[in-house]
Amino acid sequence: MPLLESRPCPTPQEARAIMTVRTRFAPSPTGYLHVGGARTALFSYLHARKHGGRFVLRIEDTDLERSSAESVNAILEGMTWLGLDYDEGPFYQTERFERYNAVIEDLLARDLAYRCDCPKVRLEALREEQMAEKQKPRYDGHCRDRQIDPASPHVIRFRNPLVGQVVVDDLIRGRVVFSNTELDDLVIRRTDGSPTYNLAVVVDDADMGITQVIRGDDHINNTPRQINILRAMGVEPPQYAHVPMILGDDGARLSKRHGAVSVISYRDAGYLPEALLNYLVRLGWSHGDQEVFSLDEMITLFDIANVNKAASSFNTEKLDWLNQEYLKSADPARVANLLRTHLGALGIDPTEGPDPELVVVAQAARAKTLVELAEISAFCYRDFADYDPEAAKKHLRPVAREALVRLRAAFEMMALEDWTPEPLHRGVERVAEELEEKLGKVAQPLRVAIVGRAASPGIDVTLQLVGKEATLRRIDRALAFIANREAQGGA
RNA sequence: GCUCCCUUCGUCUAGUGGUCUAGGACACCGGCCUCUCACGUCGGUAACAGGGGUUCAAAACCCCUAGGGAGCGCCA
Repeated sequence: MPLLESRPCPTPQEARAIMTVRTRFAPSPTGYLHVGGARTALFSYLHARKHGGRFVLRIEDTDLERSSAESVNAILEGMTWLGLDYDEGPFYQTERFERYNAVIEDLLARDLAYRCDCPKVRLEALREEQMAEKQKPRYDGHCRDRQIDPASPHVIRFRNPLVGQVVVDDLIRGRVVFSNTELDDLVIRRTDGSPTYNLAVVVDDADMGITQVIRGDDHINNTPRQINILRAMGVEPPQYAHVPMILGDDGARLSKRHGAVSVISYRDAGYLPEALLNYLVRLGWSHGDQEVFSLDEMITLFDIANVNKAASSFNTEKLDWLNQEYLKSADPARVANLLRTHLGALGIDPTEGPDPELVVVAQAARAKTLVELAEISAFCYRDFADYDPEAAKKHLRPVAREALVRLRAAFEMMALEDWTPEPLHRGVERVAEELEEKLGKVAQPLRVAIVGRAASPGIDVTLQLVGKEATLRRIDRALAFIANREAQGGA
């Protein structure tokens, strides 16, 4: 494909295609999709969706050493889980080497690039020398006018302009100006013939008609180089938006030691994708005082120009809060399905107890994650191992015996079809009245007896979830515990 | 070292020269609700990095300082 071919005027259809917004997410498959990348992807996605444009996924795998198929899968899995569906791709750069080489050859033919065979030692010495003189290390253009035998090993460097400046009107940062004297002649093709990142990105962004390049701000310093290459290719540069990075809770760069960084680890930890998305969109962006956004709201309200310039710290507490909000408001049937998986992870068979949907309705407001939801709901499906020591000490005392005995008798007489909150509540209430005690004096020992802890949903719902059989069994166990304690001389 | 960038409560943020004795959210603390724990609800603590300008007026504009970050690869 020739680069500078004069074309006839675009048809209306083509013109529309040119005008339409096209964004991309271009991860390199050298690891998992982490939250920083996910947010960048989200911003790109939102920008495209908001403008009725197209969202392209491109895999930047030119580094054959570090790229892996597992990473590609992990990234795709993360994207799918978050629901960030792309319209085109994934495109793989390794499949486009021919195209990159065509561009490089063209640049070479027009003397906008040149061969360089500077040995590593020379480059290293140069670098040291420049550092010693307190200068920015950069290539000195030694091979600019040398004629290097194409047959001998060499790299190809881009002939960067020596004068002038490059102006980037960044959608987020505003105008940033770079002087060409700060830039050097970067390598665009390695000795092994493979193209480097800066070349591949530029060719792809141009070929794929990307209109807004939304990426991490660690790329801002690459932008002037890329614009220069684009201009050499005769292509009008796209708009750029450099989003700030995400830091860990402690303000340091996000890394493994901060715990979960991969998107998938959040899924496994029991977060809902919409909660993570909502959390991420509010990191560096806001719309007045609004905290909760549905995906549709994000699409209509998001504006890349409103993204903050400063880096922000990831705060798990706030994510937890949002996740709980979504756990409470999501369709219980859907949450129940997810809960089944997490119960399974605890070795629990969800069919051996109440319908998980009932559990979700009863417990959602008590859990921050699905993992926590499963943990605090395990008592519905299997007998707990031990009583919480504090709870047992406080509530499973001889004074509670009479209440438990009466409750047991009342429950035993109840028909299975009456084992629902209303009758159960009346039953507990009646025992309290008989003993002339407050409800708490009766409900708390009962709760500890059947849950093992002093915290659970309302006692009636708790009884319903535990079921008649297990309730009677656990009351017996509590009575035995009390008797044993008494025998030991405990009060 | 050089280049570029950033700086409002602990954290995420609102704020686009007067409506700011700086608003919201998370977290934290306290009250209420209540059979427990949550939820909910009401209230509270808490910030314009520092210094100079510009202006009648500055969190907002300019400069300097400090602190922080990114980049400076035949990595992306």
